[in-house]
Amino acid sequence: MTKAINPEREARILEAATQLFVHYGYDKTTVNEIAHAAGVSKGVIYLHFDSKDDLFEALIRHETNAYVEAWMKRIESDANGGTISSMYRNSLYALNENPFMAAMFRKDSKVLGSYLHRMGGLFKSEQVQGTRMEFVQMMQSAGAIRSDLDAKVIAHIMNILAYGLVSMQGVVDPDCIPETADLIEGIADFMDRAITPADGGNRLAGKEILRQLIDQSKKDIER
Amino acid sequence: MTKAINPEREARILEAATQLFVHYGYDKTTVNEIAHAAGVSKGVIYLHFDSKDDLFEALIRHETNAYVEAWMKRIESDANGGTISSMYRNSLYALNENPFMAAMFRKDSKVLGSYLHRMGGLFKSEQVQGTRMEFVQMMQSAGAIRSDLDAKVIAHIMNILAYGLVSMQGVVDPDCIPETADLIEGIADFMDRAITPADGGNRLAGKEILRQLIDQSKKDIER
DNA sequence: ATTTGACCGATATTATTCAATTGGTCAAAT
DNA sequence: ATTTGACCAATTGAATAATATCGGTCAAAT
Repeated sequence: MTKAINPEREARILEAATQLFVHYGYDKTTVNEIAHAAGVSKGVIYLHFDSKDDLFEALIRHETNAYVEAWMKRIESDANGGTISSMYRNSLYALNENPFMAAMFRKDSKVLGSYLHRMGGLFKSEQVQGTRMEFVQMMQSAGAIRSDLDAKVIAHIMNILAYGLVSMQGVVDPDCIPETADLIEGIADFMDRAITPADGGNRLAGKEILRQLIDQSKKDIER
Repeated sequence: MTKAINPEREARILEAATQLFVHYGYDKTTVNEIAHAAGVSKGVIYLHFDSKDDLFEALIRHETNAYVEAWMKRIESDANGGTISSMYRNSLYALNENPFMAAMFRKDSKVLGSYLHRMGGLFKSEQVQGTRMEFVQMMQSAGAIRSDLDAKVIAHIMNILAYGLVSMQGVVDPDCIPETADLIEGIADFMDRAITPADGGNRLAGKEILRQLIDQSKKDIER
């Protein structure tokens, strides 16, 4: 659906929906509640979206975009921008600060509800982590990651650590979990030590590649 | 319960129970089925265990013991035994090869079923990962882990990686997951690069500390 | 002495019904 | 032209009852 009417209101709806979905989950959030929270009536929702599912998918696109944007912003304003460890660290901060994306990554059935099972449209589980391997490979050829490592393994370890970041509550004793910032910095430090080439890596190339991938990702989201 | 009668049969029962629990889960496995699979009648089960729960807890002790034993065995017969990366790597192999322990670590509700919610006895979520932080601290003071790192963070990263090892199926696209051995070696390599002191660390001390902790752990399990 | 499995009560499952809720529409109000 | 909310069909889920299953026991069999 591409109703270009009243984008400000559409944003308000998406914002309201995000919060409700994250808090109550897809199933337990009604279209009425979303409308009410956004300060409009139910009918208006259907002026913007074909169905609840359609709204949800718009929301996925919206949040994915916001996540990528936040990530990029962090990188741009990061002193040591180009290193993989900085890129990765910033992706973790961005992921951690976006509860909806975190839920998506976690495949949290509490939040995603019945949508998780149907899963027609997007959500081939690739939205957040899929391109990671290409990314690693590109970074390797650019000399930003040691090339003697298996790209598949590195990418997967990155996935595991990101997954762990947003999934360990409820798995281990809460006071075994460090302060979020400490953890992210620790993880980034690990990455740095483990995968940065001896010569320190090519920062500019790294940053440029990331920008490309993000632009690519944005286009993927549009359509 | 400490019926010392017929330990061979008890082992058979535990073995049968393990397989059934792992495959069908706690709730969907009946005492009858366990008895049948172990080649005894239901009554015999209650000669060895007070209740289904009691059997399950015996099983937790049994498997925890088996896991620790397997871990130790691997370490003993490991060329470069004392390094933390080797210890950690071997713990991952041991965890990965013990489906029940993996399920415990994962807090897999499919396997643990209703027991997970009641959770009276053991299972303060500490069985597999709890002591990890002490372990890291001891290793640090023994000079086997860089002491400028936050023990809590290291321990938690270790937990995340172990958790990821046994939890990523169903979260990411299956063919994003590397061969198990490749992954474990990759993780161990990460650990090695990130936390081994510049001087290579004190191997003998490390090995000794581990032995102590394992003995301790064994005693904890007994009672 | 040891083992068995029919038996029992409690719990869980299934079937069925029926009222309430929800996603989605659209005639009326603004 | 835009927005609303009463309205509808479909789905959900609460309530109930009927049924089956299962954990646990123990008198009888071995």
